Amino acid sequence: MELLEILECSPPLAREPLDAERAAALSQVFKALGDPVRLRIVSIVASHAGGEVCVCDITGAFELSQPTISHHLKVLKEVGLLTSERRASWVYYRLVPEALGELSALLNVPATA
Amino acid sequence: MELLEILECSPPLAREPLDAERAAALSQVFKALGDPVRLRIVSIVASHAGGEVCVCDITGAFELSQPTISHHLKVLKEVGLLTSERRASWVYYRLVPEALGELSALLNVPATA
DNA sequence: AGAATTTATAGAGGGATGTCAATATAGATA
DNA sequence: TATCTATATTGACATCCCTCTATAAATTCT
Repeated sequence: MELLEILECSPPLAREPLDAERAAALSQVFKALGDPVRLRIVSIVASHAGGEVCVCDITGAFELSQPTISHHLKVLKEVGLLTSERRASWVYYRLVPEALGELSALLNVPATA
Repeated sequence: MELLEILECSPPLAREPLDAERAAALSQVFKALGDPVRLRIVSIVASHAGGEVCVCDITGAFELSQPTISHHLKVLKEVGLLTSERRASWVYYRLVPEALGELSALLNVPATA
């Protein structure tokens, strides 16, 4: 089952206790965001005008080796936060806005009236 | 600086690229949520009527040793997602709703018009 | 085809992390 | 004070993870 599907059918954390199965799946997404480099990559991609960013631009934003960035991109792609597309020599990464949106909804806490 | 303060003064990920300093701080919170047991603990506490949960109730929800649960509670407390209060023999944990709320806001993506 | 460029994969090393058993601490009760 | 219960801390161990170098794969350009 795709992680995005699990996200879509998971009530907010504050609604009812998360079952073990969903927790196992959802924690993977948070774990992916639980690294400073990956969090910045997501932010770079998410905030970029046009919606897509070339790997070379991402690599240039860090003082890390190219394979390390490639590894982080793979992790983010595997949990469904990013997608990639190759065009000519370059690979472009895009945010999956629904994934981030569903995560946001998952964390949403009803206003303390 | 408290993590909650950093959360409060961080624009959404999709607004502008997150700087390295904030990313380092914020990734800690996501890392804390990046474990299935901790995610369930947060959900248990967040969804519990009355807003607080005794450690004994949390321990009873898992087939893990008491020290392991204690360790996870400590992690969640250190990143500012939970607080605790001792009353008599028992320790009660509460959600810090602002923390979860700010996290939710951080991930919020403007609707793709 | 050969060379150069861009990105991904493989493998290794060192540090972080989840778990447990054992023990300590705090509070209640006898 | 002694003892019992609830929770936290310590220390150990196995596993996971971030990073690197080396190399492969895909694409473009001579």
